[in-house]
Amino acid sequence: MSEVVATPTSVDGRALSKRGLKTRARLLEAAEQVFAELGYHDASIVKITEAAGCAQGTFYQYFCGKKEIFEELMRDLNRRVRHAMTEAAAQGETRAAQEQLGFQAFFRFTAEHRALYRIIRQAEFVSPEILHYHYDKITEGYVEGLRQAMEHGDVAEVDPEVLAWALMGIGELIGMKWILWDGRDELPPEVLAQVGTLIRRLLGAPE
Amino acid sequence: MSEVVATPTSVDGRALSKRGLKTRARLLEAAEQVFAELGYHDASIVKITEAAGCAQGTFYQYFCGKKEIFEELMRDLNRRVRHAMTEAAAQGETRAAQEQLGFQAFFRFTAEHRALYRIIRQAEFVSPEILHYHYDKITEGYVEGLRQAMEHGDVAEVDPEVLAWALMGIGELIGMKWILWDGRDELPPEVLAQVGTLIRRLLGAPE
Amino acid sequence: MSEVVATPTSVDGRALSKRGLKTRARLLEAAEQVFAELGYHDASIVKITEAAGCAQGTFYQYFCGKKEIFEELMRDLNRRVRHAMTEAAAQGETRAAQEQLGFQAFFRFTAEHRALYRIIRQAEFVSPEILHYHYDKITEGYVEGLRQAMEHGDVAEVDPEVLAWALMGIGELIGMKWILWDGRDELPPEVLAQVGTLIRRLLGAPE
Amino acid sequence: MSEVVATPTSVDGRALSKRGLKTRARLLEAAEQVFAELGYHDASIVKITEAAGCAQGTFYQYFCGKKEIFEELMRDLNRRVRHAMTEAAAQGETRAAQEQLGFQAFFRFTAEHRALYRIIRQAEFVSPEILHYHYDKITEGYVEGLRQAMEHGDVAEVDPEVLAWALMGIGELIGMKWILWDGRDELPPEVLAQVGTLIRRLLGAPE
DNA sequence: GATGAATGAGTGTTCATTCAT
DNA sequence: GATGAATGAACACTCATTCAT
Repeated sequence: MSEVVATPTSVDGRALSKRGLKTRARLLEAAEQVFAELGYHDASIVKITEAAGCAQGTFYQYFCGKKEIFEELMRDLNRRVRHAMTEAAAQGETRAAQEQLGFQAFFRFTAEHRALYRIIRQAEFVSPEILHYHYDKITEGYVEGLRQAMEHGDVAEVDPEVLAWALMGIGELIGMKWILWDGRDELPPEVLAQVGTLIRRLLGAPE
Repeated sequence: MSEVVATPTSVDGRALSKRGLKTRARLLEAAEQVFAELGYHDASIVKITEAAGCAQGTFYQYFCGKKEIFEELMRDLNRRVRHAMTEAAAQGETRAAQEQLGFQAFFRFTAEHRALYRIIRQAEFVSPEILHYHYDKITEGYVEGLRQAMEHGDVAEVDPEVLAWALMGIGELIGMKWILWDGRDELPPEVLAQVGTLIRRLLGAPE
Repeated sequence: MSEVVATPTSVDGRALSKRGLKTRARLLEAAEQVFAELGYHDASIVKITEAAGCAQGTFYQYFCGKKEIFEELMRDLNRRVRHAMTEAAAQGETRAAQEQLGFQAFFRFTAEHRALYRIIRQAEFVSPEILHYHYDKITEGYVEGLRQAMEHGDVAEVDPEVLAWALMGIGELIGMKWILWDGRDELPPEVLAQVGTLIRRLLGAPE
Repeated sequence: MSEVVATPTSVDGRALSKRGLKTRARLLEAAEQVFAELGYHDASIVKITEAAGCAQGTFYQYFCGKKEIFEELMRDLNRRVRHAMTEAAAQGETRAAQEQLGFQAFFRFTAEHRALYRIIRQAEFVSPEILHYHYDKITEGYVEGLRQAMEHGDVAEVDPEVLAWALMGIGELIGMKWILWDGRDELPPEVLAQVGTLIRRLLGAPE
């Protein structure tokens, strides 16, 4: 689960021992679970530390507070979802194929890390900065790829930023409905196929 | 602001006097403001009643609790946003034009009622039922229109439900970025034009 | 005990009902007891509310927090000790006699309101403002009286401010040793007599 | 700063190495600074150990707890202030002159070791024993000197104990106002002169 | 119909202290 | 001798809700 986590090695400038590193990681994992299950506000520090198997005080050795672990977790999940998407997209040949694979990876990640999904929608009032960071980071990756594809004629001309946000919106709501609400691990094949069609249309690629 | 609110005339079976009706409406309006500004969790009953100019106890004469006024407000806003969209769409001639006008109406409503936007994203852990209700109600309207348009050949074949959710996703994220985050009252014209292009592509209509 | 308390009639601008007024007074009295017994830091809100016979939440209806009730209490005690001192001093004929009576009143107040004594010594790090306020207010009263007495030749010339602080210092430590530490209700007569001698000497009055 | 510190050479029966001795001394010095700046309650062990440049655990190798280092520090400062006062007083010829010099030394010490001042006023609820110890030790020294002076006719008859406490009270409040509150290093000369006058009056010496 | 005082469970957070390394 | 991770009881404070008036 935490393969791609970039583990920091210090807190407040103090170096972290191996044991400390492990505890911190346990807290972060616990936070993911608890936030995903209960949302930001109902996730209390007690619940997180209980899930992590440590005392409340321990939490504050590694994080300044609830908001901080939330942001840390968001940054972590963001890094990982982008990693998963680029890895997957790299396998595609045409731009549309890449987009498709990226989407699939996104949906898979969504299924595995419901926290990302459920939490990001709460971030507005918790940490607007992290909310912006998340969406900006994801579109950023898109935009460059789309721009190049347009230059090569693989994607029909349109403002790449608007297109990127549109794609993300599609991914978000489709994922919400057919993965989260239905409690599935992946998109039903027929839905995936339809989404593929829509993406090809958006990119102006032949169906 | 509350033109389309369906005002109930009784609470717990008790009929409401004119004065009571007014108090209830004031509370609902206050709730919209306070929820929009602070989000669900930081909006306290005290703040709502203060904004409504009444005592805390009064609140419980009209609503069972915080969750209830939230749901009531959501239902209200949902009703109004759909009304605004269908009204606007009715002016269009082709399906794509209608879609466009519907979108514009949606964006306008978003700008005027930020509460809808900011709150809906919090609803996941407050009232999943109302969250589903909101999105389902909106897509419902879409789906039927899209199905008919496809039969008439105005819209290229694709599962109308998937298409409806995709459209909604686009609207949500584009609105979030260019209306809410930028604090504008409407989409910048060039963005609106680009969105138009994308919608036409999705519907398989000529650009 | 609370004869001289100036009871405010509003909190945060809201008027206080009779019941509220009573609760607030109960809290203030409880705070005096608890602060006196345990000191500022070991006096918790729970302990104060328990002593006052109300719930924790009730406390915050009347005071913004622990520091605020502390300051309120200090101001209250300050007002009362000054009142007691001037009342008593008014009975004296010569300035030295007045000083003597004022001191006696001070010692009596100390015995009855150990809180004043024990708390003021903690105020340094809790609320420097109130610490200054307390000592300044008391010396203020002294200074004017001393200045006039000097003009009339009742008190030997010396900077009245320095003299006032010196008198207060004497009162504070003598009270601490022979009232608080000994757990008495008044100064032992022989000590009182000696203090009288010292004060007469300080004022330059005949022994 | 720590010239006069009587350094114990063992803890819990264990002998202390040179390194250990140094660590202990560093902790004591750090405690003085931190207590002076923040007061007893806001001074945390972490802050003390950070200031001393060692780990939290190290603290407990030398002191049983927070209260113990506080008492140790108080005893230390008490020893040093008395030493400073007797040294200074020894230079005076008449009793009044000695008293004056003692006072000056006291004020100087106060300015240099604000900790003593600020802490002693907190000791009531931290360690009453040490509070008594401090004042008792200081008066003890006074009383004997005053008694002898009275026998020689240098000081007018009065209970020496009451006089001693009165002198201490004067020193405490005058020092608080004109040294601590004003942030000065010594008493303003005119105040010092006035205090001299008052002391001479108290002792019954010619002005 | 309206009030607002009272409630108490719950929150995030702190910190003196312990102990395995 | 020194470390610093872990602890957990305690704290000040918040807020949705109740109910007597």
